[in-house]
Amino acid sequence: MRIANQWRSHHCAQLRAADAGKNVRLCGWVDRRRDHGGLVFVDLRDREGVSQIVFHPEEHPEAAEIGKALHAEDFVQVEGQVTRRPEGTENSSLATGEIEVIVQSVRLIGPCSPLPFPLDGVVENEDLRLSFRFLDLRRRKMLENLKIRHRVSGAVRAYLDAQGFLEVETPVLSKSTPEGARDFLVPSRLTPGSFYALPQAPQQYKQLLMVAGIERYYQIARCFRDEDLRADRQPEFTQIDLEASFVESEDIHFWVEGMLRKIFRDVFDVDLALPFPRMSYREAMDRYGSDKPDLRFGIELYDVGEIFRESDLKVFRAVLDQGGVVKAVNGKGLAHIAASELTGLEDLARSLGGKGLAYVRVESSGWKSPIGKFLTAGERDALARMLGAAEGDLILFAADRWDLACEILGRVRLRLADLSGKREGNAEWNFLWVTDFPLLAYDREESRWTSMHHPFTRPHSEDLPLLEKGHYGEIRALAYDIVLNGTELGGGSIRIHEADLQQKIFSVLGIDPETQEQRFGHLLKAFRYGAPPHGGVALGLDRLVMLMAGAESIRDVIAFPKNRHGVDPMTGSPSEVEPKQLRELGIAAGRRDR
RNA sequence: GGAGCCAUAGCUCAAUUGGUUAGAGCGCUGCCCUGUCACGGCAGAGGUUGCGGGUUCGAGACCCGUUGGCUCCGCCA
Repeated sequence: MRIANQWRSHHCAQLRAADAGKNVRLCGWVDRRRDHGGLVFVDLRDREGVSQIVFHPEEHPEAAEIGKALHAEDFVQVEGQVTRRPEGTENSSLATGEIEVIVQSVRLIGPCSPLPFPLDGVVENEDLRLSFRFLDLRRRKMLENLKIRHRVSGAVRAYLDAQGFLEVETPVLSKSTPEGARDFLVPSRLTPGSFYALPQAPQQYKQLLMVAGIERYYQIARCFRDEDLRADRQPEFTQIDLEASFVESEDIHFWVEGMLRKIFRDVFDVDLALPFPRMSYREAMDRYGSDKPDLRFGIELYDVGEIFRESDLKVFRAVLDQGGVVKAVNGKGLAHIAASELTGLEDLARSLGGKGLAYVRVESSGWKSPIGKFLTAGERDALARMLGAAEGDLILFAADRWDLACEILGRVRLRLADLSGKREGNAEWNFLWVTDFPLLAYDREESRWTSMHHPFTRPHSEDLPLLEKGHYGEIRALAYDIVLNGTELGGGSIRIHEADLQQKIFSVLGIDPETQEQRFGHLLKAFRYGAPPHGGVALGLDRLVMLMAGAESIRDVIAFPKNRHGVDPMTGSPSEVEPKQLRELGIAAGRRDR
């Protein structure tokens, strides 16, 4: 690596005892200054690390004068002689700890104003960090995160290249398809009144590349979705996107597993055990109440409906009689959690649309519960047996529609795991494939069927008759999600490659033939020109790097993210534009009423 | 759009049940200090307690409103 030039002869982590006696030139930021009145020590920092430089007032008074006045984060260039540190003053925790540079001359090239926040401590105010992102990124941890991200990208490219994938770029100025997330729109000046859309994903382009005979495509692709933000959601984010022809689900699993193994080997020197376990969507929901279960701990859900089939407990009986389910989960050793915690769990259940949350504290004196007096001895025994309940446990029940009961207890399960300390600090890398998702889900509010994954997902061949019969909710998709420690890293599917099947699915989704032609005509047309079977997957690069870096937000692994309101406090984007710009585009900007 | 929690110095946080002049650490300014590495010591500056109203003899604390922040729900094919 080329380092030496007119600015510096070495970087700040380079010098060792063997360099003693050399005259060197270093550039860097003042990481810390220790002023002893006479002697002044400065830790000089660059990207690579830190070197201690020393100002001696007697030998180099002019340099020492400047050294005394240095501040944190000043950018300086120093010239001096590498010297072994005096016996007993070496710093073993520093790579350059055996030596120091005796400064002969120093130039203050970039003085630094007083810092708006400390670079070596916790800062809660994230907008302040984002406003000074160029300072925030000087933090060691942030640099480390960007390095991890860089190495992950490198491993991805190396692996997929070796597997015969071609990196192909697809347009950022793309076409709006109202299905799915809200599009970001870009007005067209050359076609006034018309808009490009920024891609939510390169989905249709990569399928067209398969029709084009590329066979194996990948891209580290920027994607855009105009939805509300979260800790793990940004309006623009990055996917590792790939697609291949003449493949089955197993091929995609093989590549994703191989790619992740290479990533973890290259970045952490960790060997992941392959293949990753597989679990059907149905089983994941039944046992863990989530389509992205965290399997680093147990706390499984049980269907206790049979126990209450003839029960006097009306809240359970009514649900069962209407075809719902009663499910339960056992919080081992949590019988004595605070009442406020229990209330919090009930609030959680209600916020998800549930009616409430029944509970039993299993205590030495018996079962303490609002529903306790309705439980017969037989029901208690059966519950205790099924849930393995013992003194000190907390049993929680949800009685509702199957999907809602599962979801509620799935969320309760995570809270119970937190209360038991089973999630935080758990260093395991637990990967899981979730398979056999339903192809379609019924949207109760809009009274229509929607795609669980996306409309290009292929149904299981043996479930195709269900499509003809109109049993849409029972059709399984050739779709799969990859989950890491309870976070959905990505998902994919085998796609539809026949125009007629694709049209049929569109119709089920309520898109009439005319609209199909308008929005997806290019794809349907392509399918009539020798389309190969194909499938693929997309992984969220930001989320993967976030988990690998131990970060709490994908904002910590993106150099210049937006805040929760989609605003970049540093540049002030989004911003208003000149009237002239709008006139050229033929659009008028409305102002939100205050 | 909805719910809950929060708002005190540049940063991170204190401030008995409502009671005198709102404190500490870091940072900042000045002075002292020749082997530190989170150097140390002395002194100083820095606050309309987010904003507006109310209750009270008295409000950082209690009440109402408002603005902003955080978390969750909705949304994210």
